Amino acid sequence: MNLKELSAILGLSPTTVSRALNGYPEVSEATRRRVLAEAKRQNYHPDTRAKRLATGRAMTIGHILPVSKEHEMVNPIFADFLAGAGEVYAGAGYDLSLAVVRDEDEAEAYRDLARRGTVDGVVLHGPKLDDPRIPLLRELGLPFVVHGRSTDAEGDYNWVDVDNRRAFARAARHLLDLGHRRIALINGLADMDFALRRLFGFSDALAERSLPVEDRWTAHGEMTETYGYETVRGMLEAHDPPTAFLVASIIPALGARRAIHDMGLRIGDEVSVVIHDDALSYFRNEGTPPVYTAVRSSVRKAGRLCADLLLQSIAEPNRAPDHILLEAELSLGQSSGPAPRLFRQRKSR
Amino acid sequence: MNLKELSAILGLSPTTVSRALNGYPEVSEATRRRVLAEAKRQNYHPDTRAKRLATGRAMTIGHILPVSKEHEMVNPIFADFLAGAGEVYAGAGYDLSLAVVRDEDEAEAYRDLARRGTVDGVVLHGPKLDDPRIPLLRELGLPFVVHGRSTDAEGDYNWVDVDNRRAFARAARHLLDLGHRRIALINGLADMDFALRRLFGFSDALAERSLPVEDRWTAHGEMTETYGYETVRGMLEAHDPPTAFLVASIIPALGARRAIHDMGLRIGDEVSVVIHDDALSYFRNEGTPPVYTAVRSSVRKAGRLCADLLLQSIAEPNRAPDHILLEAELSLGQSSGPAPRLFRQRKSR
DNA sequence: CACGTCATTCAAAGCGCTTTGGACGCAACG
DNA sequence: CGTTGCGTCCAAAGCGCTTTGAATGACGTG
Repeated sequence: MNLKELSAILGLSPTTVSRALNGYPEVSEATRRRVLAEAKRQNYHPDTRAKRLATGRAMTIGHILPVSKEHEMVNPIFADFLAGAGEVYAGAGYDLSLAVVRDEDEAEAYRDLARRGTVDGVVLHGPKLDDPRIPLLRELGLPFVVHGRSTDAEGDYNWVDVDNRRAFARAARHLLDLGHRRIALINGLADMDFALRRLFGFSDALAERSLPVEDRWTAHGEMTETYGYETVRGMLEAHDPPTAFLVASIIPALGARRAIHDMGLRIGDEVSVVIHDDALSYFRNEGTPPVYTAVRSSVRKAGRLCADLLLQSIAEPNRAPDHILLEAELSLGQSSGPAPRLFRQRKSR
Repeated sequence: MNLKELSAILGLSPTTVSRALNGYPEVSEATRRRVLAEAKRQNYHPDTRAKRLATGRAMTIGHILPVSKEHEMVNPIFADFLAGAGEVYAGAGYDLSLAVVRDEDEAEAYRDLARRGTVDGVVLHGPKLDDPRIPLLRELGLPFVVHGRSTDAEGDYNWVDVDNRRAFARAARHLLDLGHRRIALINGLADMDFALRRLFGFSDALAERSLPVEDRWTAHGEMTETYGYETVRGMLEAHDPPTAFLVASIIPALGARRAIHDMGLRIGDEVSVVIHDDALSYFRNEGTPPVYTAVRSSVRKAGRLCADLLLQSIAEPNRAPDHILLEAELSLGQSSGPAPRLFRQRKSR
């Protein structure tokens, strides 16, 4: 059943039927109703391919899932982000096209998307400092919104980001208020923009109390469970271990927990942990109080907001870039407590 | 730059240029070379939309990401699976279209995909017992491959699955060999096909030693960290706790670990844990020996195989359905050890 | 009553590609 | 020398939709 057949049945021209279905005003209400009724009866659904060619719009948003070369690592927050964005796309009649690409081929992948006209816009994930993808997308003329921001990237662009600096300052202050003075930051990869902002926030809070940021207590790495385990374990085994850890995601925090237990220490008592919680659906930080003290911001919500913003800027191409800055709230959980009174002694393995 | 312009530049008809570019034989080698060279020089790339309309093929594979209603839960293995499948699609010139859909709308989503012609085939995720989506897809005439299998679903269909029954029997035997007699199964949702097979495998191994499957030691649920924590904690608090846990995924196993520690018990010593490991990229079960004793099977590899199989069956529509059964290997880790000699006493909270 | 206006409808021309059904020239063949 | 066959190439007809420009008729107006 295609448009031609349907209009033949109705005794109307394809023009009128098309307009009736797409809500154009130059068709009488009576005819519109008749058309809609018949379309439903015939179970007519316009062919997407033809529609796309005729309108020149792909009605599709592109997401590029970069896979890091060394570890074949997939960003664990990706699925939840997509779940949020996907909801919005579905509601607006858009499809979501996902391209899995090796890190180093990412620029070419964007070029390809723009050229082939398969997408009307893209979401840029995991921005780095001065990210080259931003000028690239601008040059390609492809509407985009960045999940995160890119320090030093010139020019304005759409973004949705958490106030990471403020969140981490808040988290660090919480630990400082509890009396901790030896605080470690278990951060993400150093070239990620969010990691820098988190470091700044951490450092802001320490500076307020005139404390220095110690290199040995600042780790950067891909946020896996193993990374959390190894760095925390390493720090705890040193002769002057931290009493608190600020961990950039719940996943390395799980490794941190394992390390702390393996060292025979108790979380929230002998060692405090505060995390950034992306509210991943399979890692709800639940309980009363929640398992982890956390600065929380739902990545799924960020997905929804990114999608909204992108669809808007596709609808109005000349709109000025917009920004959404999300606040992360601190919620107290079981994993943080007062700094131990006595300077904790090193325990053996 | 489109085909018409390109052929004008070359002084050839669009027909010939199209054939030259698509490798048809009825064009001389000299012309083909000339066309290819000019296409590259002009940076010509055919418009995907037009190509799709003209060929009637979408050159796209659909994946439906169902979001469970109650917990807004996204399957954590999804991202890694897509990373594997996506690699294959990219290599074959296919796009990947992802639809985020509420559980209850899934059937309609498949209908929609088939009707609108946006995809050439789909991958079916998370099959349940006698899954209605299988006859539906068959009726829609949409090529598909199932990641997993569906017990009782009539008729043959493409699938890629792990031998869950064998894997769980093997895992349970390992625990039995270590002397455990009180073994709990922390399984996935009861209506998932894989969960049933795992239960069968578990039960096979117990039956070999004439042990019954105890209901109180068999849990079914959505595989979150919290689920692992709560069920394991509940079982450990009972008056006759299990000495070993067989956990269906690394994620509830993290909760299990937390519960065991909260009870003041040591993993691999006082309590053994064996997991099914999907080899998620952000949860590498690493170390020497690895953290968890596990039956392992890479979900990413499954993604690649599903994609391969699907592309094959799209290429040859009349091919008989094919099946790939993956073996999960047991790898010994730190989390399992001999059953405690003395019947362990209950410890207080 | 002639005319402009408006609402409603339609024919036809795209969108950029593929593919069918020749056309043309040349070599080989009887 | 006419025919056949082959290698190359092309014109034109789609694919199923949207959209431009025009036609038609009804209506109100001077």
